[in-house]
Amino acid sequence: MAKAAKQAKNGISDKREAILRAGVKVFAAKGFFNSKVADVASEAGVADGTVYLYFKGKDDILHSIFDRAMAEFIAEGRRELEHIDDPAKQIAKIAELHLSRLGADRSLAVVFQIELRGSTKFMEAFSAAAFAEYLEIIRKTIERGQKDGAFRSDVKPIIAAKMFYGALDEMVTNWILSKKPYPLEPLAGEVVKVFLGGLNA
Amino acid sequence: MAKAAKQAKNGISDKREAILRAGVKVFAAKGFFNSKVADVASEAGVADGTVYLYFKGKDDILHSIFDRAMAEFIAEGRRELEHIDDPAKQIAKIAELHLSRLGADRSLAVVFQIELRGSTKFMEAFSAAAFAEYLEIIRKTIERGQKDGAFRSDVKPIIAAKMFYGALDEMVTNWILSKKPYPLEPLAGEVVKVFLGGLNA
DNA sequence: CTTGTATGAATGAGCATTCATTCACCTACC
DNA sequence: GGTAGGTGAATGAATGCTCATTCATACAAG
Repeated sequence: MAKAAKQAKNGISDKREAILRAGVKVFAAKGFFNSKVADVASEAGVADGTVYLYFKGKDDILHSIFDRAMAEFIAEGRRELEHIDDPAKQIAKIAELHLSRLGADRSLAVVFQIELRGSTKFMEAFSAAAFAEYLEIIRKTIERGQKDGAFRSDVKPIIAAKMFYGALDEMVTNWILSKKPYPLEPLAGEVVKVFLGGLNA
Repeated sequence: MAKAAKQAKNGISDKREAILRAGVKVFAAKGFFNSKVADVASEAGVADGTVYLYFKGKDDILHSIFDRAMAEFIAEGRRELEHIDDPAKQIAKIAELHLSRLGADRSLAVVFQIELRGSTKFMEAFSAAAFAEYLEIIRKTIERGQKDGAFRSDVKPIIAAKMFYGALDEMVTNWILSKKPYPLEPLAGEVVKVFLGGLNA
């Protein structure tokens, strides 16, 4: 079978996929800086050198993991959100998506919560734009709610957006670090309840 | 001058202090894994080998930075909190302390927000206990507020505590990554307002 | 002289990356 | 349909560099 035929059958590049998946698994388990390229290659079932046919180097693997996951995540978010009018329901949907997405793949969650933050360099270079986009979605939702009159207007939308993101983020981080496994997604309701309703009696 | 006399005069070990301070600065600037022990030594104005007279190794420097800062932070928190009765005011005080403490030392904040999380190993080994203690302070404050009737009781205190911590944490992380400098502490009021009052109109 | 401290050059382990070689498969020509 | 030559994906051993760590030596103080 010709290469083109093979790739058409197996999706775009078998090995690239395998390496990315292996990267998530290995980086999550040992930490990015403690992982050897050889570990990733072996986990992916390819030779060390093969990694360099698909990626510029170790950094590029992490970069690619982030890019792809984040693009998917944002696309899914936008898709789900456009059916919903009520800003409060949109906020609820964001929480559900955020927690169910990361709750479904612990290794990916570890890479996102822990490894991607392990270096200011990565934070600045890679996550900045995509992360800003995500925060922007939340901010606009809140702003819309304020114009509707559903949300109070004496709060800066960007601050509220960061708080909401931070709250969700902390749920995920705690979930990862917890010894005892528990489902993550169900926490969405509680988080939204407190965020919208406040803690005061 | 004898060691004892020297130390008595200069505080407990000149060099140990210098190395710790240099560690914060260097790790914050380049990231823990990209920092060389030689960088820290030179920043501290000591020879490479001297580092090993005061620390077991590179890891131990990071460990020590965390231990000391966290102990101080928690002690200050407890001290300030015991004068206050109203749980809502205690929540406000926690926010102020959290943001003013980290807002006052950008390098320390970077090490806390970014570097200490860069490895699950560090997260698990070092931060777990101290971090849990901090979260526990918040949780108990909320619980007390619920018993008082000041806070609603249909919310799990531990979830609310994590949300509050997450919100503060995100303020700090955003502040670090922001290109434009702005004061961090003033955000405390807004965060508390949303956390207690909720976003709903 | 002895003891405690500090030095920084030397060491060597660890690991990202390279590249000469292999080999599966394709195309062209008889 | 079979054979020769060509292609480039894949390999993994070898390379060479980067540091963390050590230790023989210098120095200071009493």
